[in-house]
Amino acid sequence: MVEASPAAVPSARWRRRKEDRPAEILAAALACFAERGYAATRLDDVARRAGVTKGTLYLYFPNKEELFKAVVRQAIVPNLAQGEALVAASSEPAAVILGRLLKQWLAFHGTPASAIPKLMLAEAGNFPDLARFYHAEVVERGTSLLRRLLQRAIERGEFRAIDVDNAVFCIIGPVIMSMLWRHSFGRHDSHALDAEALYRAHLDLLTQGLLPRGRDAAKGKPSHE
Amino acid sequence: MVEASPAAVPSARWRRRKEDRPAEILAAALACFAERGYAATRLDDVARRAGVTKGTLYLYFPNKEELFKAVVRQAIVPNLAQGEALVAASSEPAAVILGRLLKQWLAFHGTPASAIPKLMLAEAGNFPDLARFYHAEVVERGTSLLRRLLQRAIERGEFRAIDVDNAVFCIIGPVIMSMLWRHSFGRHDSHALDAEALYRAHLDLLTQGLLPRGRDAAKGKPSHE
Amino acid sequence: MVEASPAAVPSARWRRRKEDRPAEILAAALACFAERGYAATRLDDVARRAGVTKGTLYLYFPNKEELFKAVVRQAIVPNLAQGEALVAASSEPAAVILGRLLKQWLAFHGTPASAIPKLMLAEAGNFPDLARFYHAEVVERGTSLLRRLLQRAIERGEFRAIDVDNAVFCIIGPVIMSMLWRHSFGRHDSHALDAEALYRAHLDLLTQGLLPRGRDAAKGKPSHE
Amino acid sequence: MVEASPAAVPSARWRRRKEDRPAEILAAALACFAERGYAATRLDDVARRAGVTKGTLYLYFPNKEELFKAVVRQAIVPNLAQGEALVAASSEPAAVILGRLLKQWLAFHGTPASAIPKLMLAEAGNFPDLARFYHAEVVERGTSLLRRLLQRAIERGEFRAIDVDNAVFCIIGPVIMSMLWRHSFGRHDSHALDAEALYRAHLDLLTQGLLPRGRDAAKGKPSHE
DNA sequence: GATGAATGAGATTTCATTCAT
DNA sequence: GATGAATGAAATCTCATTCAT
Repeated sequence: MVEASPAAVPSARWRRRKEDRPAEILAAALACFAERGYAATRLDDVARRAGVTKGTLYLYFPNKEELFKAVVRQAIVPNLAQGEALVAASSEPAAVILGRLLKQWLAFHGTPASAIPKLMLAEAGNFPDLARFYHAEVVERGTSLLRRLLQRAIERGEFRAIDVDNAVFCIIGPVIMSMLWRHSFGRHDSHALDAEALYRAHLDLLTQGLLPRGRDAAKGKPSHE
Repeated sequence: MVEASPAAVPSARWRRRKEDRPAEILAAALACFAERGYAATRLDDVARRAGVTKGTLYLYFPNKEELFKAVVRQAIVPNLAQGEALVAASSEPAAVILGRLLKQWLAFHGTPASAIPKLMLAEAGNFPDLARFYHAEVVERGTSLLRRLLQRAIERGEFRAIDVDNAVFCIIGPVIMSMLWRHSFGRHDSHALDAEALYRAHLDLLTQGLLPRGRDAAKGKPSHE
Repeated sequence: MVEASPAAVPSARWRRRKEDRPAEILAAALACFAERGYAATRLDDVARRAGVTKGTLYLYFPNKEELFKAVVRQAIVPNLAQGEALVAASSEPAAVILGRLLKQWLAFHGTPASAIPKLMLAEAGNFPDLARFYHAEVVERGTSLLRRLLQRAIERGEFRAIDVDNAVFCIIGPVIMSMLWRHSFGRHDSHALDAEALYRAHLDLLTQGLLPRGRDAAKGKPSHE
Repeated sequence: MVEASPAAVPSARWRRRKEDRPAEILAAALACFAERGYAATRLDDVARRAGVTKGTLYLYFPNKEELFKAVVRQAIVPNLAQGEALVAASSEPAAVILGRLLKQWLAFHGTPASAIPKLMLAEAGNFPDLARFYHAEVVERGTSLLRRLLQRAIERGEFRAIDVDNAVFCIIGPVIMSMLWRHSFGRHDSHALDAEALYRAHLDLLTQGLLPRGRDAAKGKPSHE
């Protein structure tokens, strides 16, 4: 961790640039919050992980609560746009688009930000305004994205007429669950979950489940991966 | 220092109820933990809610951690046996049994214990042994229950041959999610979720999704509720 | 703890007689205080050891402090009279009487009351009035007893003219020390001290040390055990 | 809540003195423990005496127990080396060396560390490992020092053949006692003890007591002080 | 900008004491 | 007389936050 070379050229890679600090702190904080939860992580831990001291945190964030909010906000912003673009742009069959969405979510799995859902579920009650923000910016955007997709598919006759509002949660449910799992039971022992296989099974069930009655699932089945 | 009232008030605070206390405390603790999470709930709050003082808690539980564990353990035990009995005893079509299971889960929704999943997900990392217990007694039992059901249905030709292990999570996913929702976003504003409608949509999708290829969903559809 | 035999004859040995209670409690308290010190012993422990409940203690002693004082007072009273009688009554040589006193102290060693010196030394500062009592009733009586013995022996020419006031502490010092040792280091491992051998060596040194100059120690040496 | 004084007071409370703090805290703690005993001293008192707040104590010591252990350890380390050097280096008569040792102990009397024996006796039972440490580093070193001295003197014919192991305690006994006295009865009223006179009387008795039979004490008497 | 010693409010935990039964 | 559940004050310990350097 400590660069001990005597005449070390402060290579650009190792020079601490102040413009990186906030991001480094946010990354460290996210990791800590993900591991222990909001209340149980100490700012000392965050600081140590970020390679700074506790006092430094206060140069960039006014207090622990705001740091937490910043962590949540910053971790989610970029990820939804992709999905929205996908749905808006593509003229492919809905089942294919669904498969692509699941692939995006699978990619999200490996990133640190995948801990955000767990954090939000745990802390929504303690941070109402953050919960409102998250609901508006993530939940609402994410679900409406799916609603649009389903609606369009029903209108086009690709999917049968189902309860769109609730079907959305049936689609998201297993996805969220696999993320939560990863950051809870999945950490211990070897209870790990094979998210890819899960998503494949999920898509398989959904594809046939959403199909118009009388049509065979095989027809509309996307040849994904 | 001493209350010198001549006609001694038969103060209600001195009611002795050793048998009821543990249950009262557990209920209060569950409510508090559900609201704020483990770390953020103060034992003062639990005590006040249980109608006792802080010291009394320590007559029944050695410390906060053990109180939390007791809350989790006690909230779980009874609920799984029902489902197991249902699957073991019934010779009805699997889709019908699935419907019954969802109804059981729906009933569980309204109980305070429905907060346990949220608590466990949030605290699994901080209480590894509790996580192991929960995984063995709840997760493993619950999933194997569903695995058995699916396996049997496949063998009987009621369901098509799917990836049983992962399908289980596709079935549970939306159920867990609705419970988590209830104790997070569902509390604020009017983001409440209609669990019954969600379960109906879920069953609808599943029923057709699991159906053997070529058969029409309408045939096997249970006329539940 | 509960006598469950249906037609049990409450044998006199097991019948709790209220007149024994205070003594039983004092014995239990002494044992506890000796083990852990005043502040660190819980009344719960005392009660358990006495075979009663905490509440019962308060029927006999108004509070912890008074219990402690009672323990000290009661443990002491009887033991000094013997020594005083010995010195007053005996016309034997002083060295012989000194030997007899040491034998008495040796006997005291095995009794629970031998813990009192440790307790008093540790708590004198916290219980000034108890310290005054102890000083008057034990220290003062004990030292004056020895002072009289030495004074008389000097007058009779048995001992040389020494600083009587301080010599008394030289005599008591090793005795006290052996008692303290027993209740501190002597408890652990096998650091135990052979008090009898110590007293023999002490008497040996004293006997010659106190002898008038020019006389040989062997002459006055008592043939004690 | 916030000190709004316009011209900021360079408040003295914010003096940073990392190097001095541990010693200051140890000194304060020793004084408190000496006065009230381990259990009865509150960390608040220690902090106030050290001129810091409670929290600061925890920057330097992990908890009360470790603070206590540090107090004991640090207070004794330096003092024994002197005595060992004295015995090892000097070729003077043993009686003279004994006199010098007593003088060293007399000097120790006035230091705060003279309270340590009382603390150890009182708390040996509650801190077994500390007791072991103290026994090894102080008691054992101290007694073996005296054993060596006596043994040598006997071999040289300066002292008669006595029970060395126990004689050591006869020498130490009054010394320890005077220290204990100082921190117990010696504090109250005017029960103070003149340690110097006590040590003189002790040396007087010992010198003659240890003398070979038949020799006159006057010959070997050191002309100390 | 960065540090880290120091603070102090607040949390958990203990236990002498009370009092209805 | 005896009990033991309950209390509540006080202790230990933690940690977000401050601020002189």
